Amino acid sequence: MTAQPQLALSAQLCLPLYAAARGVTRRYTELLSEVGLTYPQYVTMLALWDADVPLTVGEIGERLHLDSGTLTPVLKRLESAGYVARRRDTADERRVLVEPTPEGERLRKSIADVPERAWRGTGLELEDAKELRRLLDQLLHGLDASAPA
Amino acid sequence: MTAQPQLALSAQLCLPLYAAARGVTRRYTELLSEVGLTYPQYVTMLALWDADVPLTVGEIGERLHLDSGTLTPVLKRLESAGYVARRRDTADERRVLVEPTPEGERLRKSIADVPERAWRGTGLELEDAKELRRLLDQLLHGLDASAPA
DNA sequence: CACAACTCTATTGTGCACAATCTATTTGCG
DNA sequence: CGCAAATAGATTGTGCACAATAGAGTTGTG
Repeated sequence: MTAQPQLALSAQLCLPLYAAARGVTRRYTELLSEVGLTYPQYVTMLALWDADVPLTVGEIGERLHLDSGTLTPVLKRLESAGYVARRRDTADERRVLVEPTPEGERLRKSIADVPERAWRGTGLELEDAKELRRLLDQLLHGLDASAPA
Repeated sequence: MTAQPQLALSAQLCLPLYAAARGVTRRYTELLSEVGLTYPQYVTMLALWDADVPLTVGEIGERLHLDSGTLTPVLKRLESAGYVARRRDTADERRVLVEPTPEGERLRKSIADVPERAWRGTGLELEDAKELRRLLDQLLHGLDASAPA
């Protein structure tokens, strides 16, 4: 379109990314509604399940790229639902340690098939998924590296 | 991890997609704050600028994959800011036609460099951007095709 | 030990997303 | 024509995202 072809394409990359992320989130949300979880609540549980040790709010935020303003209410709802336990770190009272409850561990098994069900029918082959993941990781790395913070 | 390698990978594709979309949105938002626009307001303007004719709320929603519950308040804020005009379609009073005002057209030129500035520094080369766009379009198509609606 | 700077989480306020519902309007069909 | 079904948009309610700020707690330095 101009002497800078990257401009036109980049202008149109943000929209598919935005729409695809919401589309995938919507699909997960539908499946997760069976157990009363929202998508952000689900990915928070994923972070805790993966860790196998209690995480601070900040550590969860690093893994999900979310800040405390988002996580605090999410964690409170997960606590009300009985899926996580929160307690102040006695070694540093500024920190709050979060871990799954036994009920949270049971939840893990009961919704283990959600990812497979969510991606089924999207027509995304394994090789394409790998390539997509590679490009997204590269983009995330680039965003972090050039972030003002 | 199991006999179904796609499961493990798919489980980990939703998170980079989710984080990358928010990261890109955040970067656009920083640049757009100079003119007082949010990212959803910006993509709504993009849809109207691209169309060159008045669009109904539903037509904007098709292009952005957003519904009226999201678009109505966005359009009202854009109207308050003086960037778009809304009017009922006299041929079908159920419909609302939306188009940029002259000030909205001036805005187009004043923020034309935002996409280039947003993507600068992400380290995403043109070929990777093209491939990413192809995969996202494929995913979006797959999501639409297998959606319950 | 005092205390300023720093760190971590929580709170507040604005603006999306989206499901569910409502209202006004239009369109079919008998 | 008469009216049920369909359609378009707006409204309502819940739950994120995130910037800005607050406030409790910790640490480094003299």
